[in-house]
Amino acid sequence: MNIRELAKKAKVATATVSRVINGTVPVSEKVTTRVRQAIEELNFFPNTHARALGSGRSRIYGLIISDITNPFFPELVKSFETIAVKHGQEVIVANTDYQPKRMELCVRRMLERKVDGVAIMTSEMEPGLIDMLRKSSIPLVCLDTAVVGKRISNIEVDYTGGVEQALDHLLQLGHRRISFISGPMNLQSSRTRHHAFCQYLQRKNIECKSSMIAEGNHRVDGGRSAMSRLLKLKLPPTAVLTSNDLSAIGAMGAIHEAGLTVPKDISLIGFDDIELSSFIQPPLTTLRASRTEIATRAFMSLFNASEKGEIDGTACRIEATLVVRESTAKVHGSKGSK
Amino acid sequence: MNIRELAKKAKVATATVSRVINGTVPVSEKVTTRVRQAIEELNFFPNTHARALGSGRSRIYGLIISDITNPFFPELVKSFETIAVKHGQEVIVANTDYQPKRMELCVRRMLERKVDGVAIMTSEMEPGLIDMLRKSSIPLVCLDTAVVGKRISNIEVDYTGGVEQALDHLLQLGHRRISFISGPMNLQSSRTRHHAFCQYLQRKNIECKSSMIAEGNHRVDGGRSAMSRLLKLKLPPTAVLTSNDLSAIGAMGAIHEAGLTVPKDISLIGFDDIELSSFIQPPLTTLRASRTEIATRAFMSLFNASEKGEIDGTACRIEATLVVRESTAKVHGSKGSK
DNA sequence: ATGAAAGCGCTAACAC
DNA sequence: GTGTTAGCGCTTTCAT
Repeated sequence: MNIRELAKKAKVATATVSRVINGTVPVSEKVTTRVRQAIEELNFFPNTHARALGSGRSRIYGLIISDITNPFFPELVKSFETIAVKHGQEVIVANTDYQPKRMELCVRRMLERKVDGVAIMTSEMEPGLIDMLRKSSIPLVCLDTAVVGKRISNIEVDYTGGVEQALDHLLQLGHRRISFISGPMNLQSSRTRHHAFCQYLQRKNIECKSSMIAEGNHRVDGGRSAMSRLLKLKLPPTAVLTSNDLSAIGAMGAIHEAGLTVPKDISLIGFDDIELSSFIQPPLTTLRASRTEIATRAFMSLFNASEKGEIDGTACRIEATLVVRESTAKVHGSKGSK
Repeated sequence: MNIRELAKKAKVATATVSRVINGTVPVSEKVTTRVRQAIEELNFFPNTHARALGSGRSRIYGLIISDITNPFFPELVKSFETIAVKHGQEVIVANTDYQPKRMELCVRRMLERKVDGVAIMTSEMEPGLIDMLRKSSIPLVCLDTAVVGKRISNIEVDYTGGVEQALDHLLQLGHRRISFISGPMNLQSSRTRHHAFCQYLQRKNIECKSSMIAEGNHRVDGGRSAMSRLLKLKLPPTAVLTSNDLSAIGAMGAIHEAGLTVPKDISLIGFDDIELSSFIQPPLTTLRASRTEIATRAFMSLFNASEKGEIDGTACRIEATLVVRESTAKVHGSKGSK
């Protein structure tokens, strides 16, 4: 079944069928209905590969993420897909799995599929790979990592503002010995959050000892072992801020394991507000940056570039807001301290 | 950049380039290296749309799921994608979002992309839509829902065996008043689990009152409200089996809200073993069917059909195993009962 | 082993 | 408003 057979059946030229399907040029009502009817009867579906080849546009966007099993991503992917389909675009999702080999493969796949744009929603992408994409003049949008330019946009999550809210909250609760469990320090986004943490403490004249910082890996196990290390300190923290929720959940496990309680003994704040965070015991206080908004912004910047011919990339900032639940409380033992 | 320019650069015919890339026919070593070098230098990526058009095979599989934000799916998707990429195939993921409109759209997208096969990993697909796919002779594989036939395979999770293990465990712990929180009863897979539950209780000569069955929706809120209803019973259950983990987590919330404790007052068993289940307090006892295995089997049955020309579909069964954690314990108040 | 050329199913430019 | 036709970039006969 192809457009030629269909054209024959509807007694029109193939071009006319194409016009009816795409609505590019007005077609008389009589012909239109005849074509539509033929489409119905023959159960015709236009071949997107031929379409892509003929038009030079694939109507596919690539969405590169680290790992779909990281709970941060599913909602992002879903929102992106929903808005894409609404705009008649397809989405190819590619997981880098944090592996350089896979990243290269991801980029290659995008290039081969001749995607109309790529949203790089992982911070671990090699600059060299991004350059490959840019050389092909493919519109790009990055999360936190890009410098805006021709056909490249950036979405920036306001970590600094988020960290400030979190720390204000803890300071108000009387905490002064506050730890930070970071992500892998080779990631830009991890360093940003870490930096914001230290900066703000210093601004408040609170010492920010390096012993109070523990490196995690943005996963549960890393949060757990980072917290274990912090608990071994002579003067362990009374509150802990983590670089993401998964780390916080791991930290919570370590705290419980040590026979301590959240938030009675130690207050805990996460980052991301993954769905799970509201279900654990106690529900986690955390910072949220709307993933739906990130997805929408990412999509729109690609759409504007590939469909509306917008050349200049845009920068946009997504606010982070503190969601207070039950993992934070007033500092314990005010009596005990000197 | 296209194959013609490349051929000119390497001083060969386009067909030869194609041969080198695909390895379809032996090419002399001299020519091969010349072509490879040209590919390197020109940074050439074959256009998959042209490839699909020329060869009639898209090298894409469709993967239809209900909702990527349902924690059951990410691991399945990831495993499927990993094995697909390993075999040189691409994957298009489509969420039905439980909406008939979206399901139809999903199927249409698959048809338009001329996918080489579709894995339907949601039980809510309309038979009519499956027929559309079948009419196009596209290899199919379903989860629990299909009758095996030409180009259609089925993967069956052994719910019955799983439910038996779960109930044996509860019976051993002394429970006799056991409830079931089902999924939406319009789903085949929900009914299967429900049926297995009743059957097994009857076999053990334990009454299975309909008041002890509550319908959920496979999500947290449904589990919560189903449990609330069960708690209002004159004689509430001492143990509850749920149709999936999300329901169990909701149920756990309702139990805590009622001032009761899991597992002291009520034992709870889930189904799926989503990652989250091991992190909540208390860690959930649950039934696991390997999602990696499901994905691998699904992929292989499509691959065998589309690449090896296997016409007959296959049936396979995935075992469910009980993972005992801390949400189940001996029945309380053996003293209290008559 | 390699080249020449005819499609694959569509879009778009051009004619009328 | 509609038809004709030349590509789009590959794969795949068919020659040689």
